[in-house]
Amino acid sequence: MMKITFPDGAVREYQPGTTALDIAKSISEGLAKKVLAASVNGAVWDATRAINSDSTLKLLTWNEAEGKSTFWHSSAHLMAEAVESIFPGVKFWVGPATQNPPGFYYDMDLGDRKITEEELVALEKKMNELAKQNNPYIRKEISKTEAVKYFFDKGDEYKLDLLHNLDDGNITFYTQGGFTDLCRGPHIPQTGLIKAIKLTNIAGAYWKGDEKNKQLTRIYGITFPNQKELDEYLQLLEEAKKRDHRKLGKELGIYTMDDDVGQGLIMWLPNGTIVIEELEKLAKETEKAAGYKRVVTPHIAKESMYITSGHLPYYADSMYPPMEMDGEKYYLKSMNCPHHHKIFAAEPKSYRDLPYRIAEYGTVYRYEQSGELFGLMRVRCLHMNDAHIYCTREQFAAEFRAVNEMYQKYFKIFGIEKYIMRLSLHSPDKLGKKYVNEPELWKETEAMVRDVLIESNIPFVEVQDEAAFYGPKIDVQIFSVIGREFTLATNQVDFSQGRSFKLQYTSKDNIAETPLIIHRAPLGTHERFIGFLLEHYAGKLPVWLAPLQVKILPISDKFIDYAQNVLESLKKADIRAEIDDRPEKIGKKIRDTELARVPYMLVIGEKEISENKVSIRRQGKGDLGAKEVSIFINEILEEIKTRASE
RNA sequence: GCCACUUUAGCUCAGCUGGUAGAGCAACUGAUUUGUAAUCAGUAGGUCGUUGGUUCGAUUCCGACAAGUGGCUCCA
Repeated sequence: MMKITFPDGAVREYQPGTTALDIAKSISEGLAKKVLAASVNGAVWDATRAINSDSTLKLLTWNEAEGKSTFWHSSAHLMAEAVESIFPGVKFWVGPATQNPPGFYYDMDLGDRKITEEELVALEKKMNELAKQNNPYIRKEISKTEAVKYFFDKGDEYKLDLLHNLDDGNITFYTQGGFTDLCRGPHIPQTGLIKAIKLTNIAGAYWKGDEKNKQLTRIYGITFPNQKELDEYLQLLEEAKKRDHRKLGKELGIYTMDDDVGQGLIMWLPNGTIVIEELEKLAKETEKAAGYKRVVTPHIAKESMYITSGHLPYYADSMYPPMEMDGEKYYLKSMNCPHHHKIFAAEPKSYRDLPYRIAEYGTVYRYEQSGELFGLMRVRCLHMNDAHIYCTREQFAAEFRAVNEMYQKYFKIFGIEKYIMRLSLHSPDKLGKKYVNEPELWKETEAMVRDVLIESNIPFVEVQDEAAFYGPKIDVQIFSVIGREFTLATNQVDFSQGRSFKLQYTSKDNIAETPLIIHRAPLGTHERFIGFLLEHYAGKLPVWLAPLQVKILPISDKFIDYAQNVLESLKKADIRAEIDDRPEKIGKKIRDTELARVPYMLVIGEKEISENKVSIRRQGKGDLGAKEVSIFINEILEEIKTRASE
């Protein structure tokens, strides 16, 4: 007999060769129906695979992440089976489960054929038929020779490519119904568990993610163990669409774009400009307190500067092409750093001047690929919350830490809790191509940054090949409502440009030294940050950011004179307010103001005038009762001053 | 940049297989003077993204271009 240990510590004995599914059945039939896979000694296995020796066992169901991913991976196989029946001769690449967005995809080469929307529906139908057949997923260990023969005969060069990198003795096939795939598994017991299927979209995807390779057809889908969950998921997507910053940006009059102006070029409407000004006010206050000085620099510079900076060798693809004038080439700046370096260099510096911190809401232009542009989140003209800190090696850790603390402070104000701190490292094989060729300095600075993060107790993940060309960085990754990941803020080390620009300071020992440089943008860019905030707050901006803070709603136009007095008082207190003087009923005025997401409504009628008060209504919360105007003003001013979130 | 889809009034969307367009909301005008999420009536508003082609005739069919959307690659 073998001993099986369960997560709660319980131990039971079974005959060797028993499967996880059998074990589940021995506990309860209901449980067995829900088992999708099993974690055996920490490895995820087929629930139908025999266990032969003492093991720890965790049964995986839809409630576990591994259960879901197994379910979706098996769904990808089911889709492949359906595709093969409709498009004979199709060649498959890989079909994994995905987390973000949830579901799965399968990459395939359809030759000259294209899948239409109707065919996608037909595929879905076919998948449902195949699921109802309730075919088991059968695992088979197979020799490399046999596997190669199978896919050679099938003419699938993609699977042969996969096999090429696999060792003999470590190769498994899975078969369900009429479809066999090279796959390490695991899979769910049988197709009948897949009860609700939705194929979401068709996309192109480069083979192995390399744009030089052929583009394969990728079909995305999602499946559930019951129809209800699928319906709920689709409902959730609909809700997310309502919070999309592109929709809210239009509804709230934040920004606009125009064909004649150009792709990815944002024009901020008056409401959006108020948000920008409030954010800049916050940044300027914070940076002033942290010892930054403000500077202003032009939007263009000559070619020679961008040769010095390394932008042209490393970053030219992202820059607008140059303009010629008087025989000189000028570039629109894609970063503010070179201009700031010139400011550092404008006057001789000594160690006493360091750390030297200069900040600018700099406007930069980046020639992003047209297919990548995305609302406010990915644009071609950006306003960066930029600053550069020039410091000694000894000062570095404290300065870097101070920048991180600035992030935390901002994130607290905005209530930003869902993000990933990412330590972005270089990739050694791309030295001299994507990254400046200084292997030792890369290692040294990467270690410095990692140490600061560890000392500051900031949880982070490390990612290769995401650094800036001049040094490693910390990125703050957030997710848009539709699930796309973006870098919101960044804190970067630069050991390279100081030398390229021959930046120097005189040390205590009267030696010319090169400073280290920190590039930082805790509020990212106006474009992305405001895009993020719109989604984060679902359009209900806190009072301090709201373009219109108070709407005064007279019950009828008999009360407009009193409303005017209230408006005057609010304006004197520098509160953004308007009167709704349309000849509409109060219900209509409230509805429109609620939909416009104005934080406060002041209702004024006979009663308020006789008591010399205003009735306060908070957006989304309803009637808060009547107060004197001066009391309301004091309260809202406090809310604005503290930048309260609610 | 690549693959796929989309583009009709300010907004959200109808418009079957070709015969020059409709609705709701918004706007404007008038009536209503209203108590916490939509008062009523009327008016105006579109060379159906742009541009070629097929056709007696194109919003509708085909092509090119542009922009947008979902991905891929790339990035704040």
